[in-house]
Amino acid sequence: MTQYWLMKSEPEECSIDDAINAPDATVPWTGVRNYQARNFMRDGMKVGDGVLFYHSSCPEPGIVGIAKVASGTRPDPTQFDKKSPYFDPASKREEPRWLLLDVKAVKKTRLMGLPELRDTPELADMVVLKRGNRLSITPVSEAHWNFIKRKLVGG
DNA sequence: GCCAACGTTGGC
DNA sequence: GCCAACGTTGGC
Repeated sequence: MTQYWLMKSEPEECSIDDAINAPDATVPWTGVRNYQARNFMRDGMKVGDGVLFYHSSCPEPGIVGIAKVASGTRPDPTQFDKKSPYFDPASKREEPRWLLLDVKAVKKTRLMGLPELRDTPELADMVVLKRGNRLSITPVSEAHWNFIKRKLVGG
């Protein structure tokens, strides 16, 4: 069964344009350092699942594109890279703590910004809009997915 | 730069 | 297992 997700990315690190312009429009989703988000990748996300590509920590946070899950999980190499901001000295190669998967950008859309999301009654209970939410990966209901996709790409 | 909210760590 | 201290996220 296809499921749907919202994935936050800081555009300074990997924007929707970066993803679109990558080979095969596919990028490895590095840097997840939260167990709940990791577990979504490991246990919930399947190849072909729909992804809302979200820009965070930037002047105009919001949904900026449609993407999809393009691989299963594998160890995130940045956890072993001492020069990476994502280096985790506690993670062992024989027992990697952090995983990533590939995300393929399908379409860059207009910005559906956070204020617009908050102003849309149909989206009021989206996980990402919940007060205090900091998860970088959140599940999206099929109804929310369909609503947003219709708004952003029509049909 | 501020700060609310939340996760993680570590002493006990 | 509790919980205070600390660190991080992320919008503003």
